Amino acid sequence: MEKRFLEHDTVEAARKLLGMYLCRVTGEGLVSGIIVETEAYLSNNDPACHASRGRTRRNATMFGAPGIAYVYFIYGNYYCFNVVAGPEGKGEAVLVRAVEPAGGLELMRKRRGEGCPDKNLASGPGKLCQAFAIDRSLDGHDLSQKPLYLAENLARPDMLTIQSTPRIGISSAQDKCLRFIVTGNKYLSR
DNA sequence: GTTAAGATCTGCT
DNA sequence: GCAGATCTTAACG
Repeated sequence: MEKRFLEHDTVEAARKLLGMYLCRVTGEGLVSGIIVETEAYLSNNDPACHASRGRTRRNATMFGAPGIAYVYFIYGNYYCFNVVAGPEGKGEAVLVRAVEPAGGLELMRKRRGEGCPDKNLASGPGKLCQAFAIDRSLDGHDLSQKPLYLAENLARPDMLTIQSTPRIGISSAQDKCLRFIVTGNKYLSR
């Protein structure tokens, strides 16, 4: 993966991540999906961002190099997966909220529960991490390498229609349109 | 040491 | 459509 596009600007990174492949390799096999929903979290004037009140133990990873993973635990049950972006040391990241399942569907169903409809396999931050077996052992991992990596996708022109909306699940800064989605895709979280 | 709140999901009404 | 589960993190004493 060419990751220079990540360090220039976090909002631009959030838009460009749409349509890319996210791939995960474990002993059980390979799963992959196409990113269809992201949110940008900025350091300047963005109270919803974990890094807005300075560097802490939890968010230290956000201040690392662009292109690594920031994984954290929320609500006692679920993980959220972010891609660190912006200049190193600034504390910005892109939350990946949903992917369109592409490969390893059976393995995803096994992790999410038998009988889980395809559109619910990874349509939300917590579900995505379950389907991809992402946990805090991957916090700080370089996303250009196995066992978790991003890859270009040049074959999906329908992924180019991008829409921005207010972010979801936060209680502050709801006026900012920093959520980016592939318009009309069936696998969005909502 | 204690406490309140959170970038969510599932199940039940 | 809405409330509950569940525990880590960070702020405060």
